[in-house]
Amino acid sequence: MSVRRHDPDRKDRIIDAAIAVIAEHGVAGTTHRLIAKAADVPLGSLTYHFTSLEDLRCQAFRRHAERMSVIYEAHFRAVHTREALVEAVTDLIEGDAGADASDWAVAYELYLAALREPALREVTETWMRASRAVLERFVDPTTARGIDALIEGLVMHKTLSTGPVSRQDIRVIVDRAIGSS
Amino acid sequence: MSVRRHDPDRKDRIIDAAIAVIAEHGVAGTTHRLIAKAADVPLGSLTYHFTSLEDLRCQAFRRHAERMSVIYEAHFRAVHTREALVEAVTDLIEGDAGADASDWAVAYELYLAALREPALREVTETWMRASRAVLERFVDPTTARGIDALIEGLVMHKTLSTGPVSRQDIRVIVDRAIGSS
DNA sequence: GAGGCTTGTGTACAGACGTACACAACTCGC
DNA sequence: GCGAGTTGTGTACGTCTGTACACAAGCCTC
Repeated sequence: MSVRRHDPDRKDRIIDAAIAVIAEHGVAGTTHRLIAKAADVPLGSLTYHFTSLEDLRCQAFRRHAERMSVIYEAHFRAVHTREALVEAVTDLIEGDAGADASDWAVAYELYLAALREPALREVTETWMRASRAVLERFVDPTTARGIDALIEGLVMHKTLSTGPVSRQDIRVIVDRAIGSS
Repeated sequence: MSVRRHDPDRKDRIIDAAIAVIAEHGVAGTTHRLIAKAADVPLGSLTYHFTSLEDLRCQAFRRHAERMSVIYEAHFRAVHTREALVEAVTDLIEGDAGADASDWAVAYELYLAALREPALREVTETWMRASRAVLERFVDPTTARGIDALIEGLVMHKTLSTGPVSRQDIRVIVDRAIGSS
């Protein structure tokens, strides 16, 4: 039968599988069994490594948020001029920055879940603070808040809309939001 | 036992109850039984009026989107100056326009659900077109798109953040997004 | 009142869910 | 090699899910 496998980073793989399942099925469709199948791991392995499904979800969201922070950070590292900033934000919204539609979908799942699960508030709080901190290297805090909100709103629109916004339009909107910094 | 009640607008009440349940528990926690309890109708009544839970959810989202459209429309009706527009958008974000946090939560549930259920795309599409149409009475289409995205992003941040944005900050951000129209 | 016909509901069912736990598989000191 | 201790898993349990459907309740025509 199925032998017991030596598998040191199994816990990590389960968390990654959970992120993938959330991306594909949403929090509503995320179950122990689906995650176990995605990670190619027996069902009992999930309750062994995590105290509950909520616990696993929380760890998955935390890891995802950390990865998004790293992407943000890396994406803006080489930016030094206002012009480059406009371009970088535009790239981010267009999905050319290491975060694709599926990554954003998980982020939105996190936001919505955080509305109801207080334990997740800390995750969203940290992530939002981090993303704003990156932008505050270029603009004042209020503007950073505005750009951050704009990015999320535009990505949402872009993902949902059948007639997506053109790159040129995004650039115009972003340019205006950044103001005369 | 429980008598059969004459109840002409029961179907409407069920849809409203479904909206309330989605607001409180999210799509993930929305079940026939919860909705039935909220609407104070027997369980069988739901499968009688709706072919499936997905059907009911869809109708609930459609009604909610229509109500949001009406709110948008009414909220901007008296706006005639640029200054009034800034104030109106700011009010909307602050929740002083007939749409509270719970209404926005349902809207976000809709967006996320629409990512996976193609039947809901039509609802989001119509709703987004309507909200942009209202804004396009004051600004050009590209700017309208930007303001619309900004509203949604800022509301999300405002709802999640423990340290919310001040009204003055929102006004500054909105003012800039509107540009020199 | 008797019979059809529409309207509505209590209940039952099969399946999926989260979770607990007895026990199998491995490790290691001796 | 062998027992004690640790690590991991198959399976079973109770609960909750969406949905179907037999049948009760009301209505309408004669």
